[in-house]
Amino acid sequence: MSENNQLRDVFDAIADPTRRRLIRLLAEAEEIPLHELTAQFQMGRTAVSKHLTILKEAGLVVDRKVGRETRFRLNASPLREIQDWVAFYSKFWSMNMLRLSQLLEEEED
Amino acid sequence: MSENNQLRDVFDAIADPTRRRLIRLLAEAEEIPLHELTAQFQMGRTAVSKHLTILKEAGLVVDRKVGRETRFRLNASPLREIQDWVAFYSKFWSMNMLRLSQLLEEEED
DNA sequence: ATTATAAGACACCGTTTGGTGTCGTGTCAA
DNA sequence: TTGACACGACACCAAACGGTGTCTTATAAT
Repeated sequence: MSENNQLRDVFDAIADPTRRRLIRLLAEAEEIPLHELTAQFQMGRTAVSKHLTILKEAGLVVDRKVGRETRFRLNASPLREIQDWVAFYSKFWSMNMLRLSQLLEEEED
Repeated sequence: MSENNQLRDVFDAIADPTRRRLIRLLAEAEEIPLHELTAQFQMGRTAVSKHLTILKEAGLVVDRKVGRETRFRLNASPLREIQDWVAFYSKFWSMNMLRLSQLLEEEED
């Protein structure tokens, strides 16, 4: 089922702000060609292309050639790993909240 | 309230596997001194200490000197940012494409 | 008092990262 | 058919990263 062809750690892929912005842009449209994505950044086409390659290696992006342009599409599902990971720790801050409210209640007495 | 003294991007801090393992170790115990953490890894003390510094810069870890040892404690709350971020994209895999396009149309308003 | 332990501070080093510029090629338009 | 455009594939570079080793100091143990 879920292909584990990830050459690149998803945590690593989303670490860079530029790549997170790329993910966001691709979330807002179906399919965007490289030159159009590049227009959203100050850096050159080569740099953006490299970032997209990294996202592709993490399975977060799929590309497809149409005429002379390469169009990119988002595949969010690898982000599940992030969600699972962070979900485990969510109890640690909700627990703190619980303890805090308990402490506050105790001090009320 | 929540101090925004983060010198370091949380996404960056959790990108490294060693640092994620440190977070895990600290989640399983209240407080662990550096030398004890170091014993869990193959790398030297200096390297582990550097990773802990990065976690500290991201607000994910708090340290405290007790005698000659430095003990570390987890502060999971900055991970909320990760959870919020990934929660936005969860709709992209939890829905089929038809409903996704509906959602996107709704969000246009 | 002496010795062993814990850790900070620092210099150092190879590799990776994130950017650049350029060249060559396929594709669309005039 | 000529030119502009989109892109891949390099080569290149400075800075950051992830590790090392060494020196020093504070603390604990014998």
